[in-house]
Amino acid sequence: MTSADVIEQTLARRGYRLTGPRRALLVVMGTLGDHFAADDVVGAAPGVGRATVFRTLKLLQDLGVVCQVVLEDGSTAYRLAPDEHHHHLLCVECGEMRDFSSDDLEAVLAEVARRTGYTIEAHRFEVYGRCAACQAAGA
Amino acid sequence: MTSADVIEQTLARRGYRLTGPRRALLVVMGTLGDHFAADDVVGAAPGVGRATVFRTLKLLQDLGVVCQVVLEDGSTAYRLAPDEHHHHLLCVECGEMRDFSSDDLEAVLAEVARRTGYTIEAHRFEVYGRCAACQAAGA
DNA sequence: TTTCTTGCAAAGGCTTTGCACAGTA
DNA sequence: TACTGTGCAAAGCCTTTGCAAGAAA
Repeated sequence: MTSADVIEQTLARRGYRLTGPRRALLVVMGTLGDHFAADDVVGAAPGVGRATVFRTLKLLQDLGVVCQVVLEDGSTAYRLAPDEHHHHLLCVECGEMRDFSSDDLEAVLAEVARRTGYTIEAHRFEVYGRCAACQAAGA
Repeated sequence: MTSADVIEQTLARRGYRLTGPRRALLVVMGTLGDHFAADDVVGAAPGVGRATVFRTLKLLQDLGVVCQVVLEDGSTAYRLAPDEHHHHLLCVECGEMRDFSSDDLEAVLAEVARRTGYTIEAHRFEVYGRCAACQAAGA
């Protein structure tokens, strides 16, 4: 079962309809690499309207199957989300993106909550660097 | 000496001119609370052109006296930056923003670097929650 | 005087909305 | 059939750019 299939089930379970454009976008997103801009999706799905792409991205975000990534320059990209909570590590040279999760980070959040009296509801953590391959190539 | 004075010295030291609009914007930013949108600055500085506000914000960002904050809805705000490296904790209810820094977070980054082989160059960490006062008010 | 800045207005990029038609359940 | 979803085009929002005039050093 492909990731697109899983997502279609999620849509159905939540009462959303399985339409042609939605299926097409799911397939396209699977081919676009680890992260993509809204416009990449528009370009890769010629039969689907721009508005539908944005509406679908938003819907998938709400469903948690797509996550938003803020790039180093502040622009927005999207990514098919793994199930677990995670963060993004992005190579500023080649653009590779990988996920990571960190128990230590959870500890940081707990500590922040303790010190400030806040209840933490959400956070955003993006890390930018240079991957091993790019370091080797650049050296 | 006010914070605006300090910033003016920074500008001068770096070879930037101390102009009327820049002084005006510095004063205005000091009155806008802990964070503000570009448009808030435009509105609060009637004599200064929109373009100048954006140019000045960018300049101040490059100088490190203003930092950019990504709000929970993805929009951008600005904030007068303290000297040290820090992160933002934002109350989603009343909008209060406070800074925090964390040695533990540095440890998290080091661990990520070790596990992935990346050299970390930058990161973005924003935390959203509910402050103690809003919890009390809501309960 | 020379060079950096500014304001205005217009262009730009990206995202959302309105509306009539089409497709799903 | 009833209602959700779609495409198209236009509007919106925020930010940047071009350029001639103005101010700082």
